Amino acid sequence: MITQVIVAEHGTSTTDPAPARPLDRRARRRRETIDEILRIAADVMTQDGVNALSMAEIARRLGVQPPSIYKYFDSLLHIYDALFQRGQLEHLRVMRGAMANAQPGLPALTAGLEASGQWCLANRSVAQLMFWRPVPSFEPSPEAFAPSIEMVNLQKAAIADAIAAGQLGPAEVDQVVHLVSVFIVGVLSQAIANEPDLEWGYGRFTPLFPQLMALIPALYPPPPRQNRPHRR
Amino acid sequence: MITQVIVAEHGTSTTDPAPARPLDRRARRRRETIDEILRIAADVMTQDGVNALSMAEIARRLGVQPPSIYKYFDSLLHIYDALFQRGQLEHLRVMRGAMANAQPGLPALTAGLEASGQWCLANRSVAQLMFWRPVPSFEPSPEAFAPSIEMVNLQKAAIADAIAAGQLGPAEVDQVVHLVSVFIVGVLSQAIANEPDLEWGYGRFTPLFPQLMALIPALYPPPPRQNRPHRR
DNA sequence: GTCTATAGCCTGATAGAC
DNA sequence: GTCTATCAGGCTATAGAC
Repeated sequence: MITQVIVAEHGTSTTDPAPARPLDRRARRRRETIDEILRIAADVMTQDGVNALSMAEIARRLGVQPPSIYKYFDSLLHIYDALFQRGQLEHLRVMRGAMANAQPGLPALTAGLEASGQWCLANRSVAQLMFWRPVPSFEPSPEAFAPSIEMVNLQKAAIADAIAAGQLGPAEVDQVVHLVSVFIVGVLSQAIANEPDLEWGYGRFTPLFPQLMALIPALYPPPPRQNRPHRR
Repeated sequence: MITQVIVAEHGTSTTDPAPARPLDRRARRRRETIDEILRIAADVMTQDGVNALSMAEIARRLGVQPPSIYKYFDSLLHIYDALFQRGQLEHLRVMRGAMANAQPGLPALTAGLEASGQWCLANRSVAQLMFWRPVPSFEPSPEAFAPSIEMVNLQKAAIADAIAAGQLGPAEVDQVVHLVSVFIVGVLSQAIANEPDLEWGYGRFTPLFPQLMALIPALYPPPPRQNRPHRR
């Protein structure tokens, strides 16, 4: 179990009243180094596989000796944890933004998951770390995992909206969550394994996703309604 | 690239006329050792991850010293290749058997894929090696890969049957292959990542598979027919 | 076919000088 | 915060005795 809380070091502290400059030079420089370590780590995972990440390779690419990395991260597993947490936070932000710009209910759910797919393919090594769990010895810390719970709640809320609006018939929200997870993980798994250079929307698999989402009402048929807004 | 042909050593040669005994003791003993090495290798991958396979760990569990393993396999990658090939052959056999016992067309396709899912969960480490490609440095040899092509051809034939029988409307066979691959890989990915101890048919994901297969005619609607056999 | 011994590489992580 | 030096251990693979 990883207990070191890494995120506190990354952002600017909002409870810090004193300094005139938001970050002094040393702190800013440290943050930049942390950013670069994580950027390099994602590159290594993309090129050589998520499991191939090593302190030594990061140090080589950063142009320092391996012990220097330990000034920023206590261990290799802490680097995995930071990648996991940053990935979850960014993924949540992207999905939330896409959902906010779509109609509530099924359109929002679809838009959120398409944004998720786009992000996952643009960050596929981190996405694999987050959702496929290829490193058995790594267990994310509760802090790193938290955004993932929030992401599922976003999806559940959209599904509840869809049912309330009559876009879907009465359904167990959890079942629908599992169904759409199969869709998104299916297209992403196939895209990552078979079309490693294509982004979302291209190739033989990810274009299927909107069609799959359109099938959901066939599994949970909406009840016929008198006062559906001016269509049929 | 792996060029050593391993399968020739595994099976009994059919072009070998001379010996009265089908296999002499030495050859049989050798075959048993090879079988045990591969069985142990699959166990290691299941417990510690596909990438964690090592000659040293196999030797420890077999109760020999690492150099002894090299009398049976030229390298670790050759062990991956043998696992890949045996897995593909067995998977093909299982799928073919299930399809032969079902009605042609969509029922055969569904039965074959359900048998595939069952096999993949019962042999999940080898299935991951075969279909998720988690070891970037490993590329299967053409001999090992061949059964996979045959497996896809089985699926294509069943889809063509389904179209010919009017179970599906006119569709590109390749598109349907990609669609069902998304379904099966989706439920398997989620099952493997989230329900590591459940077999096919249990849990929150694999029971969705038949429902997903039943949706295919909604994507490729069959044309209305006069002479459909005594139903409707 | 088994073993011991070993070469030669890699790794994560720490101690301590500067 | 950087370095050198080092520990302790892992790994693949080979050489050669038995």
